[in-house]
Amino acid sequence: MPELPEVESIRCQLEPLITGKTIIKGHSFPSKKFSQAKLASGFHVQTVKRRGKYLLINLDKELGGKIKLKELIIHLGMTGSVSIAKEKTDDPYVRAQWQLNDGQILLFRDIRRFGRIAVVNPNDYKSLPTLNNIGPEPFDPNLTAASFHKSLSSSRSHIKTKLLSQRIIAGLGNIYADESLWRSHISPVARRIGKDRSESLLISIREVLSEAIKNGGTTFRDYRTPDGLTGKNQHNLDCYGRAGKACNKCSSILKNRIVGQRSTTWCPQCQIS
DNA sequence: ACTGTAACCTGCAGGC
DNA sequence: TGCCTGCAGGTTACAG
Repeated sequence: MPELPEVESIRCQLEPLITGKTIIKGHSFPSKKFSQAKLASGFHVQTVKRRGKYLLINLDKELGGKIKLKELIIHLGMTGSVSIAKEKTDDPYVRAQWQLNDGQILLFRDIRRFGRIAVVNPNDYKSLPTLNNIGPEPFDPNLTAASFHKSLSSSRSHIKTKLLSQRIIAGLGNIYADESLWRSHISPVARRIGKDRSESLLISIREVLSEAIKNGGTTFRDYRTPDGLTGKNQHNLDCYGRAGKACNKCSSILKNRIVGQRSTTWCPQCQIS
């Protein structure tokens, strides 16, 4: 599914399309994962933000002279995408849709249904445990090499598992975790790493993510931005998806194994524990 | 509290 | 061509 760069690309495109619009009515596919879509009915879109891989849409509505605030949360799962349509669709994979006051429809499409919709009080994320316990944004200036190293040291699991957990740093998924570890010469099954290597990993994460954002995200299968276009970052990957091919640094053959239930590619020569 | 694992879904590519 | 198997970018509930 979309990781931070893909969600950020979507957020950028979506923001000017729906900011200031009113949601007349929300509908959803009959599943608990999407049924809260209708709770956004009658609200007005203030802003479109992102936290990790979550899209956060701030909503407000006037009720009896008072302003009521809500937050519409969209998580795209593995195969989710959002788009704007002019007319109703019979696409069977649309899991939620919101009729806007300008006649357009905001669609959430998700083939595998790993995505999720929630409407909550602002900043009340207890129904979404991962978001509720999410770590700092990768580009947060308060995230330093020292604080990153301290968070990494608090757990004994594989470093790749820690990166995917969202609790130490927000927004990394399987692609960018493998890319960042490759770039910083760290084995995905390392458990403890020193201060210098933590700093090098943080630098690599920031580089990998900024390049991916600049390239509009990585497209393998389903990922599309609201304008229907694909990203270009798949041409910029050194590690993910290259098992059996030569390492771009040392020419050894990249290997693949399962780490933390996820397919993991790494270079056994230059990535060390 | 922490860690690891199964489960949730559907489509697609590859092997026979 | 058709069937079967394994695989895919994530999160959550639950067991130990």
